[in-house]
Amino acid sequence: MEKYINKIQKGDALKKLKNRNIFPDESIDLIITSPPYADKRSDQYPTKTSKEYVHWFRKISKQCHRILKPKGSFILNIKEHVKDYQRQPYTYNLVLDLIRTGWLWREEYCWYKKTAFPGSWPGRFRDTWERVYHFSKQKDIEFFREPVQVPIGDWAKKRFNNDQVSNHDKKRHFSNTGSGLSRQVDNWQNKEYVDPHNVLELVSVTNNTNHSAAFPVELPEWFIKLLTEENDIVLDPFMGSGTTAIAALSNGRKYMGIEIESKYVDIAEERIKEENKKLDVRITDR
Amino acid sequence: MEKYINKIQKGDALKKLKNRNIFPDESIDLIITSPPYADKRSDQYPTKTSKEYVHWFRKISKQCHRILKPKGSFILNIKEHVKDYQRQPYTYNLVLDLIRTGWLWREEYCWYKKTAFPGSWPGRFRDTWERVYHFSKQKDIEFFREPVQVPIGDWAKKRFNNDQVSNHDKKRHFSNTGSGLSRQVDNWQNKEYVDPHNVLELVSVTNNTNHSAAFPVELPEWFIKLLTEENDIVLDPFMGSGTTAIAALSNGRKYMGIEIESKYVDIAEERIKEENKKLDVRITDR
DNA sequence: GTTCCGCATGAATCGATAG
DNA sequence: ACTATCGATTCATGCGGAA
Repeated sequence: MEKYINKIQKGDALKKLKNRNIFPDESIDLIITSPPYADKRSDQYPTKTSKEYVHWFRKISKQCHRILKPKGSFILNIKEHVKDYQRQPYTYNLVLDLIRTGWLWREEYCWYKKTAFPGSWPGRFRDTWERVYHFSKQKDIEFFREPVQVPIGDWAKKRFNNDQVSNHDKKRHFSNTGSGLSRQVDNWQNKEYVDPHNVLELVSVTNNTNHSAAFPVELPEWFIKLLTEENDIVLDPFMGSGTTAIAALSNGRKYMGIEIESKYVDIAEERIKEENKKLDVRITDR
Repeated sequence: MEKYINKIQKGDALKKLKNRNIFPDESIDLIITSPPYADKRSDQYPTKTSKEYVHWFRKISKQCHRILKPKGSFILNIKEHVKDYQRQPYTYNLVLDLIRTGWLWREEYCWYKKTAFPGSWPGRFRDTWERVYHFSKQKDIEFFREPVQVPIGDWAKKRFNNDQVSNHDKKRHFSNTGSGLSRQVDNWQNKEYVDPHNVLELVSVTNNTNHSAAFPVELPEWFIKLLTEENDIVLDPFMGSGTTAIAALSNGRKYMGIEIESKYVDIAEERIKEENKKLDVRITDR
């Protein structure tokens, strides 16, 4: 395995994933990928039709399950397209199939793509969000909330000005919905950072990678920080232009990648070279 | 039918929906509802388990299909819960079943609820979005984009951090997509209003409805503006505290509603009375 | 008016313990 | 082994009265 770390395998994802020399059982900490969508971009990528999609992906996901560490996570970014006025429900079938084959469906994040521009379609508006699924093999997983925490809102400074907390806020208050949920506001008086939530608004920088399905580096970065530690191994079986690798490297993680199109392998390796240069500079500076 | 318009039927949703005196075929312009979620609020509502849910709802949705006008729409707000670390996929089964029984799945809006109740759970963050599905009977539907359009200024401010992204970058972004949108950039700068997108950020939180699951009036309002004209009939078969009725009335539409709990019927009728008072005042003022 | 400040409120889950 | 109950966890927003 060692000699495949921090390298891109050029070839078919399923074939490579099945190779136990490259990917031994329970060897990967995090798998994060945005697979080629069904019926989309067939000019640039070998894709499957909606019907074939679930069946094809099951084989991929079974290998992912095999090579993932017990406490590891599988992050899947996907969005179904609209055809003939209808959303194609293969993403739903896909998720149900993943559950059926043993994955735990932990969460569906909404990736809110704020930089998407308006457009006009009959009977529908611009699609500005994508699904990012979080699956795992077992209940107990690696999960590090601190690195993804965000500054507490401005409301807190007003409310806790001069360290004065009203008596009201010191009391425990219960919701009247009968849920039992309660809150005690002074609990988070001295907090600077708080947990995020499951709608991801990333300040997306335009990617000039020429890869049509590239997500911004902030997306894999967020999950890498949340779900791995330094030197952990992050795999993207549909590497494309290498965004996942960039995110892993710049955060001190190792990457493994598979990509079938030479064009994208070349782009990815160029980007990785650039990233390593930057990292070298940073190390030399210290 | 006439005598049931602008009234709430107290009783079981399915029984009332089956009544052809109340609901003749193809008589409703828009159905918008948030049914009781599975396994939730069982102290306040008779609920279904995840397993029963799809089967139970199919009967409801078949009647909805019968009574909806051909160009009408069906808006469904729902979100599955998490149990034992796993999202319960009954919502997915529900959507697939609706498709199987003849509905066209047109869109899934993301309702981004910034004021969701706080909490901390192992391996997950707080859930701040819900699904809002748009179904229809046929491809050609009533769809009025103008009433929900937003000022371009707001849009640009919201979607872009103008300090960080130059006009040049915006244009480059368009060119990269290769979708022919770049020509329209300059047009947008001059246009006053643009289409919204499929992530709904609503401002209001307040609802003194004493209903544990009320959505803000802005939610039904948005879809009523988008999918109906004045004097059209809007139905909510799970009316709760009457938010859909308020939204219909204040926009010059008619409502029909069903609610099984007397407690909520009373609250809804009180709110509707208040709303009608307000509307009277407004008419007198003219 | 306008700003400021207090405060209500919103579809939750999990582990532990008890029955 | 199964179910029921209980305690613990924690933000952000708009409204309305006060200054």
